[in-house]
Amino acid sequence: MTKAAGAPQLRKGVLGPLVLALLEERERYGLEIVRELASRDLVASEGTVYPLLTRLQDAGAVESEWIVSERDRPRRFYRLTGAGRAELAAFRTDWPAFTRAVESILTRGDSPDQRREVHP
Amino acid sequence: MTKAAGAPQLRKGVLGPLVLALLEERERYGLEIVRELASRDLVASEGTVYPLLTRLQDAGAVESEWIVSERDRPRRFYRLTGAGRAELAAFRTDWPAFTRAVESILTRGDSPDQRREVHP
DNA sequence: GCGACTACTTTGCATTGCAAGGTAACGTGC
DNA sequence: GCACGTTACCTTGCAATGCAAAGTAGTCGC
Repeated sequence: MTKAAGAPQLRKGVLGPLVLALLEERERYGLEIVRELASRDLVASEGTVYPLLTRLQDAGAVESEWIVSERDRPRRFYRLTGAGRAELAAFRTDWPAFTRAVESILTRGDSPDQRREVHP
Repeated sequence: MTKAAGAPQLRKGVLGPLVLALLEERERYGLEIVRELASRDLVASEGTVYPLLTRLQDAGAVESEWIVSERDRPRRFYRLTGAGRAELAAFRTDWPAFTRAVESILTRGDSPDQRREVHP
């Protein structure tokens, strides 16, 4: 299956909420988020995620804190705020309607022998 | 927060393929495509679609032709090319993997207390 | 010290979506 | 004819997003 080059800019506008979803689980630092997304072919570089985190913080959706431990090197950890949770909830609400709308258009003149869907 | 009503910028990067899918069915003209997308809350204005059609044509995914009939006023109709079909096929291939990846992240710490079943 | 690795940051660019405004052709009513 | 509304197309200018690339530090192993 086509990898990174495969999905053009599908990602656009989705990354923000995805980062929020990752932070819902627990606090994370920048590179950790990059790796998490990259492992799912959803993002390519740090140049995307770090500015995004800054924007999310400016928007009040996340807050951050430098954490210096003795085991690891200093890292800036991001945590979801109440506003961030609300935004994530809104996205979870909108997402199904969006994919349904896309698929309603996508599966029209769809190839004849592509019917692999479940039928009772 | 700032992301107000409807689907924020989920649309980004998806509109191109959707237009191709609409043209797969039959030839269409600009405003017709705008209305088709708007009826599904997928786009707001002509300022999005007309430049997009121009880009698709420059990319060789569609071709266009002025059609002047006696019933209607002159319209520029767009038609899918071979390259456009290929691009659409690639999108149909990538789309499920994309939504799966998104949902794998979205449904993790998902609904923490979302009992659909009322218990006494 | 030197290199490799981690982690964060910044710059600059291309693409995308959109509102707003503009042009032109056609039909209806006066 | 002429004004007006409608349809259809096009263009300009801007903001947001994604990303490569390059830069800054701190840490570890040698």
